[in-house]
Amino acid sequence: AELERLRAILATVHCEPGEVILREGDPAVHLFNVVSGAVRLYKLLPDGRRQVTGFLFPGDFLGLVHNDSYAYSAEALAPTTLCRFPRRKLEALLDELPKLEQRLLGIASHELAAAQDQIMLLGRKSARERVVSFLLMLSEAAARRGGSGEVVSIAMGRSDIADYLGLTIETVSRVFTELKTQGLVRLLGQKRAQLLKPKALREIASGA
Amino acid sequence: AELERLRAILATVHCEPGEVILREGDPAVHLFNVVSGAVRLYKLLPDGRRQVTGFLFPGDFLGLVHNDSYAYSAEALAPTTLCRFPRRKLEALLDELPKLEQRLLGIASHELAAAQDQIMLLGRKSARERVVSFLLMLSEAAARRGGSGEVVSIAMGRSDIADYLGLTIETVSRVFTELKTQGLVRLLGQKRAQLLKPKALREIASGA
DNA sequence: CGATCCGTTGAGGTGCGTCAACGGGAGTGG
DNA sequence: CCACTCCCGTTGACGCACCTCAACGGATCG
Repeated sequence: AELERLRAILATVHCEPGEVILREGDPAVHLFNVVSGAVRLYKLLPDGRRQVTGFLFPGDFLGLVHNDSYAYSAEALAPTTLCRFPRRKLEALLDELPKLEQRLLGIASHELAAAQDQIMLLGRKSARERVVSFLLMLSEAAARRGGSGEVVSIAMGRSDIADYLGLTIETVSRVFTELKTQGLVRLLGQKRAQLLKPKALREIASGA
Repeated sequence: AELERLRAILATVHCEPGEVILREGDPAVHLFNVVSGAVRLYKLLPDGRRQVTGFLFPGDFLGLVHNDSYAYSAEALAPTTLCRFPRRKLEALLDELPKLEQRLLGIASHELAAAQDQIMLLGRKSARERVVSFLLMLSEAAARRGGSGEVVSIAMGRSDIADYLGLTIETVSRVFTELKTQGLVRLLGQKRAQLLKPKALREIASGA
């Protein structure tokens, strides 16, 4: 029954790599759900410095908002399909479907926890710890979607990774080769990596 | 009516400076609301590195949680009074009081936006930009609570500021004196500062 | 097969961290 | 009220992790 109500107000949208889905500061008229593909979220400073605040994969939500305008921009990383909900209509449904609101609160709490982990990473971890944390994050995201998590596919380019981790592309690259040299990961082309010593990697990521 | 229901399940708690209110990883049995005083939230790495994830002031909420265990620790910065709600009882109320759930969702969205600003700050801003952003944040928090925001009271010590901004206490101190030298702020003892050129400060903070 | 883009590698610079000494404010006891 | 003490903050000298700038290499696509 609830799904019916939702289906009635959604539209399906396709985006090509690099296409802008929404822009920081724009009035928040839609919410989205990622069906397939991958998305990067980011904020910009006036001089062009960029901080990627997160990556989205199928099943993730996009557009939870506080002041009626988006807090970040979003672009497709790969060919991507999204479900789009008009925010006003969805909010109207919230009063009738309390389950839905509970789900949204759960999503928001989960994102908040992820944001706090990212704050810890950016504020206190070394470049090496950051990159390893990133690889493990990808691995967990892949495992949640059904893989073993041992081989991770890296959908984003080095500059997305760098802007996500608060580093430069050169530093990210150097850490990758360092991890390879030390036998901790194997690089399978530029877009995939195999995690060879998960336990050691988890220790590095957690700062031990 | 709603307030009555809430009052029925709350308890009032006092904390002295430095006292632990809740600990990261502990089962989340309570939610809190800050009545008076100030609180720091933080996470620790195994080797002791600390990241302060935020500061709370009267009116702020504490304990929104995702996995049944707290995502961060919280300590009183000053003598503090809190309202404490048992989480199970509060959740039971949620089904009956949808307004309350909407408020929680609003709070979570707001915190999420703040967390993303902090991510931008930690990932891409210089030490100077971070400290100025911090002073403006305090100024806005003070203005929201009724002051002009020109003179800000700095309730926390240098090490809290450093761990919040991803810096060391020495760097924080150096930036303070640099801002003083440049006539941008006046330091009124160690716990208060006057913002002399708000417009210039806002430009610095935003990275222009 | 060529062009272009992205990633890698190298050399050198710098912003912030580290380590150490100093100073000053707040509380305490005389 | 003063002197002592302790703690926190400040200042200085130096080092290092990461950034910057530059050249190179390799993948992808037409």
